Amino acid sequence: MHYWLFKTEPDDFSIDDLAKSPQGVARWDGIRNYQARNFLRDVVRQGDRLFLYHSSCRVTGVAGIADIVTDPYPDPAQYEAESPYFDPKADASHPRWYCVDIRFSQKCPKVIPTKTLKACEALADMALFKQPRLSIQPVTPAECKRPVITPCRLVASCAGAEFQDQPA
DNA sequence: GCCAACGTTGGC
DNA sequence: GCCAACGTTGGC
Repeated sequence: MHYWLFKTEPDDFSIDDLAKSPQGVARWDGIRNYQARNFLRDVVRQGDRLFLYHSSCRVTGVAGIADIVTDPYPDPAQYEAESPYFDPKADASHPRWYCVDIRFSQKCPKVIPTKTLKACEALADMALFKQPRLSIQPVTPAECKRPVITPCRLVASCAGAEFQDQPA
């Protein structure tokens, strides 16, 4: 089981949008970066979990966690001519882009700000800081255990609030 | 909204 | 296969 960090622009799709989706499940599509695609296609699997990161907004940072509920499958949008994610070079027999379905798990009482993550020395090597443009990136087990982002008793730094992980 | 950093494209 | 031009990301 792996942990990931998925980035999203909340004006476009936020943790609340995920929570409001039917059964809390939404397709994570539109990934059009090869390194992110490779993680998605080759490493991400059903049962993995992710931190949802809000980018390009007033308070950037980790907004909640979600579960990967499918294995990767070809992103249908690459074949849809009217979609912004249409890729004329994608071939049905050799899909270029992949997606997964994710399910809402928990929302942080307050977004854990980027600067809080940055202030944690043990998180200094996170891909988030080393490769700021990577929209799907692994989070190591050691990073997951840091109090600021630990998924099971999120989030000491969020206004002192924390909450228990839901059993699967 | 700016702009630096980075990823992609395409001519050679 | 290089690399300049271009497009996009994302913090500020």
